[in-house]
Amino acid sequence: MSKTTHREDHLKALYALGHSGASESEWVSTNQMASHLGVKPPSVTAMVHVLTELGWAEHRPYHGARLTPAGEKLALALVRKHRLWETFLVERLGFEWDEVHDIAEQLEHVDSVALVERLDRYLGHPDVDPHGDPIPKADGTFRNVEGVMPLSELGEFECAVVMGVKANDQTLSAMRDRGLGLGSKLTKNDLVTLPQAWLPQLMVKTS
Amino acid sequence: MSKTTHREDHLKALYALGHSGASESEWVSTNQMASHLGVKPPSVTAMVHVLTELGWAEHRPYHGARLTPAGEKLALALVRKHRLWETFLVERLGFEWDEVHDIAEQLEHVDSVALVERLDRYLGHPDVDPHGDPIPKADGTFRNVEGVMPLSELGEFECAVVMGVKANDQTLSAMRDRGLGLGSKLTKNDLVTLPQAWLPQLMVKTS
DNA sequence: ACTTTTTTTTAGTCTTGGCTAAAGTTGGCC
DNA sequence: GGCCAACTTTAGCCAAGACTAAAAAAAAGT
Repeated sequence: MSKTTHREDHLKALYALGHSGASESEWVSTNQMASHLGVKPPSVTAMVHVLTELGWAEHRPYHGARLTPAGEKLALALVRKHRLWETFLVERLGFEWDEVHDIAEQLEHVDSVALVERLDRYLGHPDVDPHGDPIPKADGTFRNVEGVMPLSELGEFECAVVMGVKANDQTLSAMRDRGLGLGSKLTKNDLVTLPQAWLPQLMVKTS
Repeated sequence: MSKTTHREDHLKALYALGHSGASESEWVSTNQMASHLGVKPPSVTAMVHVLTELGWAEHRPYHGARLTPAGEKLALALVRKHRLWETFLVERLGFEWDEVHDIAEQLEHVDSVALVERLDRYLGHPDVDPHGDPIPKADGTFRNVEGVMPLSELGEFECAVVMGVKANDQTLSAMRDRGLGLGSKLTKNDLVTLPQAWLPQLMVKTS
């Protein structure tokens, strides 16, 4: 991996872990980063120092790290590239949605603004990727996606449609084996028949 | 760049320089490699040793290096990826043919057999890229492209069509400014009006 | 044939990012 | 309040690939 790619991976981890629950960028611990990236904690500490030097992150020793506004902007650009490529792979090349993560992981590090913008246009400026996650616009803002929430928080409902899934490739694959995919319709009955662990992962919208 | 990317770049250089004139893989000097890759000679020597260890190249000290059959196979896979991506960038994303080299250079290092094969199918199994260079098939063979030769070797002719161009991005850009592109029609008159340096670079076919 | 020039290789250093082991902080528990 | 456990950082080392400077081999000139 290039110097740039390493930095980008750490930025993305900081973004992903810092936005899991809340809206604001939260402090992320060294251990979290390390296990997310598959490296040992000292390596993370070193890279966080580099990101701090570059003005992309701030670091409170023994407490954690978080993105600066500049770092967040870069992270959003990476998320944008990743999700656009995933969309391309599924919609145009016919991949299944559980096959594309690793490939998009590589494609997102290709450095060309023109490429991203042309790809976005080619795909018709999509708002969400094949997992239902929103695709940031070029300026880093998201288009609002109304009324989508985890199945586990839905409460009473008659019929819901799967808008997206927050799960790893293995789980995605298992879901597909059960006939579950983007656009699948669910009823109250599924709340008991589906694996309970999936309920918070399925992003749905009542219909 | 990753370890793999570095190795691939040297493989490609060995392929490109070793096949410039003749059919067989020729010995390539350390200096040639170094200037082609934008690196100093000692770095090339070191990498050639690595490629030799891997069984992808052979090295005669103070004489040069060349690909083994195994190395040639890998190099052809890279050429295939590069030219398929160039085709995608021009035909689908609407890039000009002189803008795509650097981007394809990055895309070609993405590692996924499935991706290449799906891209090939998506593009309709093209035989040549936007520069007119043949695209190797998955097994490393080329589809024959009949009757294409440099304009400088054409001799007597009435009308010729540009099938491809062997030039750097700057020259490609200059050609485009003169209205010259893939499919352009040429007459005897162009032999004197065009820059003489371009004649061996324009691959044409009489029509 | 011998010397000089060019090319190539070897030797040794730097940078980047990984690792392990040890030292330092923080925070919880008695 | 003090101690122990968990987490984080520092210190020191390794690998890969780049570089410069110096040595060795090949090529060229006289």
